Amino acid sequence: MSAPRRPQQERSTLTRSRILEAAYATLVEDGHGATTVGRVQERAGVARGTLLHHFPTRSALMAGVVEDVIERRLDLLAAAGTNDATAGWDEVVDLVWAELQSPPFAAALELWVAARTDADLREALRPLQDRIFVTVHRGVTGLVGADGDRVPMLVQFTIDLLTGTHLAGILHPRPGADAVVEAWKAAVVELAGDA
Amino acid sequence: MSAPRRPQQERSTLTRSRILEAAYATLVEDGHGATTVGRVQERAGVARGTLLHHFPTRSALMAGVVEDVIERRLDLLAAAGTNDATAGWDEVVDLVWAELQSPPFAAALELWVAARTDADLREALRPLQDRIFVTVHRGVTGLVGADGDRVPMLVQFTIDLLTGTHLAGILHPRPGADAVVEAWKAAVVELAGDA
DNA sequence: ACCTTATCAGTCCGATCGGACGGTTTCTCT
DNA sequence: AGAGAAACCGTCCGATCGGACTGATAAGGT
Repeated sequence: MSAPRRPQQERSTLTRSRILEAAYATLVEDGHGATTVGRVQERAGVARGTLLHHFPTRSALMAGVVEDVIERRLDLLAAAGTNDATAGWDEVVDLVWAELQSPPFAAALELWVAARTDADLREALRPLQDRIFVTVHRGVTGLVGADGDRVPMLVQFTIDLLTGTHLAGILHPRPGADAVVEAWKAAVVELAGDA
Repeated sequence: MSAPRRPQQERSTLTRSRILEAAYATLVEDGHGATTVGRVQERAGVARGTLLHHFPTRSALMAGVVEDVIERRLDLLAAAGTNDATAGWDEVVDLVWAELQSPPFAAALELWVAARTDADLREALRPLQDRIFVTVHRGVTGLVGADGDRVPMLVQFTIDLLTGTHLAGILHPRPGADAVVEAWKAAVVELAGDA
């Protein structure tokens, strides 16, 4: 009785976010294939019709998750980029490497690979890909300071290389992964120095 | 009547390879989730019982595909490594880049990501991961010539970086991908030169 | 020539998938 | 206060999933 007043819209967005949270968690824990409507509905604690009301189809649900995951990744990067202290390449490498270990990236990878053979998902993912690409580049470039024409390419190198390193270590966490990261820190400084 | 004589074992292995071929093709075209027993059986042109006789369960089928895919990738690399001509880094980068564009890698990526949340698949993939890792390193290192202590790490850089670049271009073939590859050719020579 | 054994074939079953639908509650607007 | 819209709920359905099962056929050993 104290607070029965809940604006309709507020309840709606709350339910919606609970569904997205459940879908995101299922995606990270069980993968794309196991992220069924039934499991998400059960995990979110809502009725089947409720989920279907917010997301008429499974594709719509996945599209919603896509935006959610993108925002989680952007938040993560933005939070890490707040320390404006003139950071060097070491910190940049560590930052990118840390982001790759996070659950949001695991979710993004699931969606990424699934999108290769899923037209709907691919269409939902496409516009957001560019968005995160630009944001990451701007953030990272801002951290390292644009001292040279080669910086954008070096940033690209760093992102791509660490992504590949991470991917190779998904199955069993390769012990040599950290050594690669450390070696790259030295290499990128070397490349940046010869500008 | 001309050749009704077919040794039992020969027919068996032929049927088995047809099933694997169908499973592989489905994996590349439709992805891991859509690679169902029914579709593979249909595509291979065998009866349901036949497939189930060779592979008692879906996991067993996937495990078989894993070995098949690994062999395809190894064959591809071995075939490319036959030109013993002392190749430089340019050729190495081109070789790795080409292998990443091939269907077998697409299949491997599907299995890779799926294995993250599939214990059976992960178990089947683990021993073969080391095998392909060693083979690729040995082959690539042999091509470039072991002139320096840093070569193994540079090979690792090349593989990881190109893998990441390729992954980023899965959705829409990024136009900048080739530029990254070309820039890396120059960068890796620069790194190798300062040994 | 017989019998064992392995390959191939087709049907059936329980579970679960995505999605459709009608009914009920709760907010909002006039 | 009353009408209308929107959020929510639960049940049902056709399709399809992985897998079990029983026969039919043909090869290989004796």
